[in-house]
Amino acid sequence: MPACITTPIYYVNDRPHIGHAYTTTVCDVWARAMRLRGEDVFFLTGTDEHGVKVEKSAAAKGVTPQALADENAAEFQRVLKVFGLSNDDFIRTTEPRHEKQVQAFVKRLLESGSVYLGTFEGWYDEGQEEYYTETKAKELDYKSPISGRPLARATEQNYYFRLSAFQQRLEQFFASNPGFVQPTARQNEVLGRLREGLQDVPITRTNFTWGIPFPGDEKHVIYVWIDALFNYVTALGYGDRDGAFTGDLFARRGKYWPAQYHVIGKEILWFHAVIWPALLMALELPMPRRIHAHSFWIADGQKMSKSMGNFVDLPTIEGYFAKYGLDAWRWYMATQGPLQASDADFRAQHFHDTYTSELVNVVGNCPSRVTAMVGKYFEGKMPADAQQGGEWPARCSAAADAWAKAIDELDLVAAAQAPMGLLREVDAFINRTEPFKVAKDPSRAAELASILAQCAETVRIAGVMLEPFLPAKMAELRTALSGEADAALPASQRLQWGRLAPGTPLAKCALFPRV
RNA sequence: GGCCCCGUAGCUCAGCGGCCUAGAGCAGUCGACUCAUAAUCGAUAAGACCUCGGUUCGAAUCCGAGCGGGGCUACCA
Repeated sequence: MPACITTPIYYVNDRPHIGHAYTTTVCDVWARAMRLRGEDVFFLTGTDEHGVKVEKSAAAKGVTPQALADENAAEFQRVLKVFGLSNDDFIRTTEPRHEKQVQAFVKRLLESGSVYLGTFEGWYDEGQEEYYTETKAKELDYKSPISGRPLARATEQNYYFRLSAFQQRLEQFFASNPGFVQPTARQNEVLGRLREGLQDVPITRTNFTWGIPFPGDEKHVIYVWIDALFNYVTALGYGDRDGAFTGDLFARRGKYWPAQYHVIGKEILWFHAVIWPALLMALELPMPRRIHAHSFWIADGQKMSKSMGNFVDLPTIEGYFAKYGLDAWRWYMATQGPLQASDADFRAQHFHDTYTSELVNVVGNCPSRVTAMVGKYFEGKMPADAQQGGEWPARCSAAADAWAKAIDELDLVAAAQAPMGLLREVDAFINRTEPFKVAKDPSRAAELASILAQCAETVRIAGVMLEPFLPAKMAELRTALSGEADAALPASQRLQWGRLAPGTPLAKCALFPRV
């Protein structure tokens, strides 16, 4: 079955930082694992480019909003390349393909009665051209925080999405799809808020122009969040269906919806878990399968903030690349990150300890000692195993099952654990069977061959499972094991016992240098 | 104000439809070994399971209150 995974689209008013890197890396590991399994995967990311903030930043810089968006979108795309991320498309909300489809969706919502023209009333800051909520206005003592002038009571005509009409259907949907929102703590938040009742939400703005024009009433632009959410289906051509467009994109990509996973940060949960499903219901499109809302990285025990100076920004990240390598960064993101309900602490010492104890001492050292012995005792050629693997084929197959199951659940920690466990078992096996002693007794040559063949084959299989996490380093390992051609084969074949034929050249390798 | 989550070894966390004489990884200590990137393997030490009270034959696990941390959301117009 075709599978689709998405990151949120990143707001171009921001600079790439650890948050973007994390979400995208999580998706990348999953996408690579699924492709390795031979699944037909579509991995989508992109940029969110409209809205008043972009308009203002552009004005401040004296450029057009489009020019600013172009510049920053290019930066995000550059960063994806630097990170070696394997997304299949990069959608920008200012692209015609997106804008046209969003208009088609909104038109359909209007025609079906899910969108109506209503009046919005609130406290308006004329200098800032912004509305404040009642609470916020009161906090500000009804004065502009910038100019100090009193806020005005203003009204505005806006188009509203009839979110309140979907209360029951959403409740039913959540009831019949337990686990739709993950982790559970996040789902509870959504359910709690849902219980309080839903109000209709304005989906257009008239106080600025940098957005997609509302079809048929062009002094309104579509609110940036509504615009942005639709990227998940416009990238697949779903708006084409309304007839005015060619269905070419849809013909190629329509199969990828519904998305298996929308991976997001917890701050944008409400839009994804409630508003987005309601929009899809209104349009009679299928629901995504799962929303996974991860938590945040903090740094050295503190919330990251620019003023604290503990923000893990791009230059900081690139410093880690330089010192430990890209794969080590991916490993830390994927295995130590805040994928579940609690925040994760980013600490240089912890990064270093993880690198050493897991990558250097296990993933690097285990293949190193195995290939070294094959080099020393068998002239670098895979020995023949008269025992057909002994207990190892069963162990490997159990690990492969655990790995696949973990990938299905987006449990990256468990998915990494499976091959790591195998390597640790190989280490223990070597200490127990002492091939380096067996090698001293010529009459035990067959035994030695079996031990090392079993180790080498297990290392190869563990390496396959580690590829989604450590693509570059595992490619190195593959090369050392003369398995370059394997890269194209699906995991079902590559995880089978016995692909390393006797006589295959195995080169000594040292994958992760001690730092 | 309402709702929700968390508080377990030095660190990060698992266990939480009661029996745990409380576990894992990392860090520590001791030992083994030498094929390997001073790596690996084994053993070992370490905890009022936040506090108090309750239920129970029995509670880290259930209930109540409190303290501490976090989240969502509202409001005293």
